[in-house]
Amino acid sequence: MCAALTEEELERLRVIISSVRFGARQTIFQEGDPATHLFNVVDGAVRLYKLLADGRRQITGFLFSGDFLGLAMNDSYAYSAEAISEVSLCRFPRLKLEALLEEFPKMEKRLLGIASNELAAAQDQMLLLGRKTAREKIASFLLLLVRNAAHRGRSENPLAVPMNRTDIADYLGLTIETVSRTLTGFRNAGIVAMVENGRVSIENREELEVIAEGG
Amino acid sequence: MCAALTEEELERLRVIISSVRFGARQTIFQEGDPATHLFNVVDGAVRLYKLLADGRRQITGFLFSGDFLGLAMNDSYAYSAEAISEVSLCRFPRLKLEALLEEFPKMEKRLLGIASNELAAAQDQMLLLGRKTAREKIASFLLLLVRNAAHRGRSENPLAVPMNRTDIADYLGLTIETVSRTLTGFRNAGIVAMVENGRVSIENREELEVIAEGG
DNA sequence: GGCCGTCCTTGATATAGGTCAAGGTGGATG
DNA sequence: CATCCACCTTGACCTATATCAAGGACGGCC
Repeated sequence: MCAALTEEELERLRVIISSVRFGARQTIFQEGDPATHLFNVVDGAVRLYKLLADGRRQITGFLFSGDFLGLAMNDSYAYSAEAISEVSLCRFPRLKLEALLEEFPKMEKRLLGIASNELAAAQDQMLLLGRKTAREKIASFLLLLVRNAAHRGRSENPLAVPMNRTDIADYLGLTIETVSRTLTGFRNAGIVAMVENGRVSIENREELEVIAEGG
Repeated sequence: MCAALTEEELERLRVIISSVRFGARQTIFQEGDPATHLFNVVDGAVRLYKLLADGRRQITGFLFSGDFLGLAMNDSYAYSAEAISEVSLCRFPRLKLEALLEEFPKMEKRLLGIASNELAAAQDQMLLLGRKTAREKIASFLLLLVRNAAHRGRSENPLAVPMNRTDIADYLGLTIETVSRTLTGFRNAGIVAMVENGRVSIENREELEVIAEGG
């Protein structure tokens, strides 16, 4: 039920956990809201994003089952979170969790490890956003999804791509037209094939790796 | 001596701390090196960066006195760290620190807070890199330095800008020419004035704030 | 089964910012 | 005090990607 937790953790946390669901496009929380809860994604996909005043959007990450949500907070959330598909989450009140952590240091170590991983991922993404070309960005993105699928034991090929072009564009700092053209380019070069609705077949992973690193 | 630590923390850590210095341009550690130490910046400025195979560089952050260095690690560092100016650091062996944390949970909470702040900063930077124009990036950068200076009680105006144009460009995902032209634009508009070698006078902070948010 | 709305693709054109090139500036050094 | 070097500025031009525009594909719904 609460994907990323061990039995022992579940045991301790059960008293404060509740389970919540959101339909596609529903907001889980918004940037600036008081940070009352932490979440763990049980099923579905979530996008995290920040907005500029005129509506420009940067997606800072996608979350899937097992991922943690709500670490980058002080008193208020640093970004907004929205369900991409139907999502179920388990939810811990932040204050109660903090109280539990007092007597349960293992969990704290765990959170620190998660934060450390997220920080490393954020730095990769900065490199991508600041210095990679559109081709390199798209190749890197596909490989990220592949590694993610492998990591959580889902099919790597064909690969599930649950987000739409607008989401991909806003994640990579591109426009939907550039995403579309670049994918068409990869298709024409035999690097990927569009299977159907949200599924991509990786035809030449080595080439993708080369492109992603600036080859 | 070890800037960001409380008396109590110092007390506990003293046994494992050592003090190290690096001259300008010296490498503190490189991406991929085994992550043996954590650091705390005592004095000077540090740049963190990642490289692509062909030499393109993304600076992921600048550190000043009081800042922590080495959180985004698993077994190896996720980025390289280099001294900008002469730098002194205090250094903890990672394994020994982890052992101490077992019996010193307050410190762990502290690290989690730091990681959480860094994560929030990383997300701001992603928004900047992915969606802001050159003008917005430079304005945001200057304001970041101003807030930083205020936070650590240094002069906000004139503002110290210890990094060169290449560093600024690689931090903002621009070229040095664009950085230079944009600053010239701000100078001509009376928004900033160049005082001298690494010092900028902020003449119109409100305007900078407007530009930074897309005005 | 036809209509509608959402999402995606493709083409033509525009432009922000990159690239290439040529000085300028100022502090360090012999 | 002249030279040098690292760093910065400015100009001319170029290009990757954005923008604007027009359809196409596909699933949901009546």
